[in-house]
Amino acid sequence: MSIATKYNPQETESKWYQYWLDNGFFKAKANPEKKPYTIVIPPPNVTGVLHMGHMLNNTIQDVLIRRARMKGMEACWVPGTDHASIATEAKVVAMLKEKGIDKKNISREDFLKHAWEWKEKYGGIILEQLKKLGASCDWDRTRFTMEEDLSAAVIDVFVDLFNKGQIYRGIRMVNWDPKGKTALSDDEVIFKEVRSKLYHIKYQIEGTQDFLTIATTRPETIMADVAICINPNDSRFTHLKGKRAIIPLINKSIPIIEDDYVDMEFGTGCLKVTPAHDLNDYEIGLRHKLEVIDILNDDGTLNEKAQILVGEDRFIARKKIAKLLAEVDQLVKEEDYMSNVGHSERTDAVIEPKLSLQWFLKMDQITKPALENVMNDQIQLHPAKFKNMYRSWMENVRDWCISRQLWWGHRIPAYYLPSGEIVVANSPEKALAIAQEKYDATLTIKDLRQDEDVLDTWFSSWLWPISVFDGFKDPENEDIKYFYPTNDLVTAPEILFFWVARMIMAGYEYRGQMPFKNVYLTGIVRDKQGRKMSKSLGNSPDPIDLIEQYGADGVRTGMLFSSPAGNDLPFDEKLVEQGRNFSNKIWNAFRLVKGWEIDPKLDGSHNAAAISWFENRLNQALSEIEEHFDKFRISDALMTTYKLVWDDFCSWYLEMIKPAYQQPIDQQTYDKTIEIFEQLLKILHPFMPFITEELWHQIKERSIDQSLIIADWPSARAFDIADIQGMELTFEVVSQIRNIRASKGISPKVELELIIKTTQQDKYIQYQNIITKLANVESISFGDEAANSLSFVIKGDEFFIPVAGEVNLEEEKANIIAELEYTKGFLNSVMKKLSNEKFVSGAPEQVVANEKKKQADAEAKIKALEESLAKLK
RNA sequence: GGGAGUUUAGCUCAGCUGGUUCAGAGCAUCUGCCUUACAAGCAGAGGGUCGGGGGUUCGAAUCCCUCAACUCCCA
Repeated sequence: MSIATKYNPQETESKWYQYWLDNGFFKAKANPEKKPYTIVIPPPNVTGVLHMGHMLNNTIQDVLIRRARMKGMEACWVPGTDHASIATEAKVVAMLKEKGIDKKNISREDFLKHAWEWKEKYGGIILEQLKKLGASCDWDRTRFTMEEDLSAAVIDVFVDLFNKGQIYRGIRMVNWDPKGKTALSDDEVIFKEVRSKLYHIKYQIEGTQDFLTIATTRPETIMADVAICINPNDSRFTHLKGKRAIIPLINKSIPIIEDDYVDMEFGTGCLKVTPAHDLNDYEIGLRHKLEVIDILNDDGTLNEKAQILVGEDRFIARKKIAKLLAEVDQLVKEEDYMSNVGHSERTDAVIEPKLSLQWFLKMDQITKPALENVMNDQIQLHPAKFKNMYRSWMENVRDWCISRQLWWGHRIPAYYLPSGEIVVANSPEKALAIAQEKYDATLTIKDLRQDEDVLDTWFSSWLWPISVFDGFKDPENEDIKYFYPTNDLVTAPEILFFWVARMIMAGYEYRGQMPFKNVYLTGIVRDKQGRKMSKSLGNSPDPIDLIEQYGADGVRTGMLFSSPAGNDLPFDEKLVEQGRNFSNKIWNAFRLVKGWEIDPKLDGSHNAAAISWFENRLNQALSEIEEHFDKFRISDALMTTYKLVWDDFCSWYLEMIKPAYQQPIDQQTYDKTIEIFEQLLKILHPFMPFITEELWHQIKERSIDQSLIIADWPSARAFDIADIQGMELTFEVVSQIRNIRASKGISPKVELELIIKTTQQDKYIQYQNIITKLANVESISFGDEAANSLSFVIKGDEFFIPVAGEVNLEEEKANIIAELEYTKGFLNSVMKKLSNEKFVSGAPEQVVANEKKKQADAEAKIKALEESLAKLK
């Protein structure tokens, strides 16, 4: 035989991927004859390389899309990438720095030139890597969020929402990254436990020689204080009410106010209020109409409003202030303190709460259909437990800060006039026209100054399901009408709000329709210690190495083995090893079948029971698989397939029909087996596309349009449950005999004799070929007993195996007695229920009937066991 | 501080509206096998008082209360 004993994935994978590409099997086009099935990829960052999260996510998408394709739908999986403002800008800045170029010293245009070069060079890496995984995306449709058409869509949407009054400019407290000099969204801030100090500082009470003491972690901001706040219920401080305090060092008088925000337990009970530098203080400031004094520059240094230490960095200033306070005897003490401090995800700088002028999108209206249609299951989240989280976020959402102080991204189409007026339009020319008409006819294009900021990356990716089909450029085009709304979205729960919810908003706002029907939320791939896999931790295997080592099919199945929707996947290389082993198992099953010689003269009727059983079993499994897929239980669908192939097909079916060594097989059984194999390859294909396509073509030569990737998905037919149960009884007999061999040390090569005592001989006669073959039994006969034999009982039937040597009577007796005791105990518990009046009258009929059946079975078994025991005496 | 979720064999998870053989699967473990498809394998076995406590019920892993641990979201 020429087929290798071990499956070698490398050889076949590139071959079949190229074949699929060459023949255009991944391509989709609007086809009214077929139902569309669409997935848009969650566009990976151009900065990234493939990581385990992508592997999981895209494997699931590919499984879904391949199955849909086989089901005869027009399967369209749109790939693409995301420009990722912050991450990419950080990469480009770092790259320039290495070349000795400082971003500050080059123009916006030059910077963007570098950024585009960088994107062209690295931006497509992930998509190329996905091909190794077998991803069947329609590559001709690859989009990028900053390409011309998609950018135009972003700008048009901004202009539209501005004109609708949904976008405004306002002062807000934002997360400011003084190192990156940009505002960050909340999700870009990482909180870390940091050891800091709580400084207790004395403020003189105006007009007295008394002092009050406040506790703060940020003494460098005292110059921005505008009030001291106490809790109105705090009896310790009633004497302070209505008085004023004096800020140390700068001797400024500020009011003492009351607000029950102040926690009486924390610190000293007196709170310094610094609206410009703390979110809670800002809100107190709003309530009490306090002034806002911002003493920090964008880079985190103190400005002239601080009056002292101007130009010093905030952290140096902190130490210096403490020293100055100590010198004037107004520093009471320094206390060690653990606090949760926000850090920039990208630059790791400590986040500065900062008031700044930003662009916002109002959330009160646009969220309404997005919330409603998830709550009423028009759009379904899988698993549904995420609905709660989704709702609480949507009900408490704040206006969306959409401006970012960066260059890489979609520049905000707002233009400032010398007079300070703002005009929003999708081009400078249009802006000028509006400005001339509205404000001053003499304005020229040079008088317009475009906003320096770009839009939040999510402000482009929220349009993704529409813009990839050019739904903004040409809202009535064939593709958008056919492929939208898309079917399934596969993504991580982390971005349920930032991305998924916003796509839903955009979907209803711009198409009046949901963007997708189902959202499948995957878990996070973690390492064995439960840590998220990340490049910086170095705890992630390289996916491409894994594919080379275990094969793409092995990796795909490995990823899916333990990843129920919404659950994190604790990754273990054992999983992909299991996947590889599965590939190998399939490969070897094929080697067996392909190696058989066929003798047309042979009669195959003895295999009829095996074939009919497997066909029933296959349809039973298939209906379970369909159900799992319908409920998005992908790993259960895989596990059912796995057991069908490995246990039922390889371990049972093939062993049943396998001819003796070097003996030929009959035509009929061979043909049926090939047919079954083909069915199995179809079911396996979405999970393991490469090996299945390979074997599909090894079974026989096939034309391009007979390829497995586009073969018909088998439909589950009705199955005969009695046939399946009959075979299960047979398996039980076989297992019992094997068990006896194992426990008595009888070699599988020794042929045994089997005597069955039963009132229903048919149950065994129809399967006797199978029993003799699988348990290596020489003959089966029916009778009452056999001398010097080992025995076992199934239901009420007794089985005897005569043995050559002396049977250890005591041991046999002990075994039977143990089983007898156990069964009696069981019967007892059943009888307890049945003799309970309330149970018999209260429980449903079927439940009672079941208990009665249990009783009958147990009684039959006890009887049989007692008889066996009697014979041993 | 507020809210949500999780807690079932060594590990990862099933177990729908309480009741089909005293709780299932995969992996791992143990025992015996290199039996010509496969040692990346075959055959067999062991392993859980369903987080603790209380309650409702004829009956609870499944419903209620309470406590504990872990995770996540929001502040």
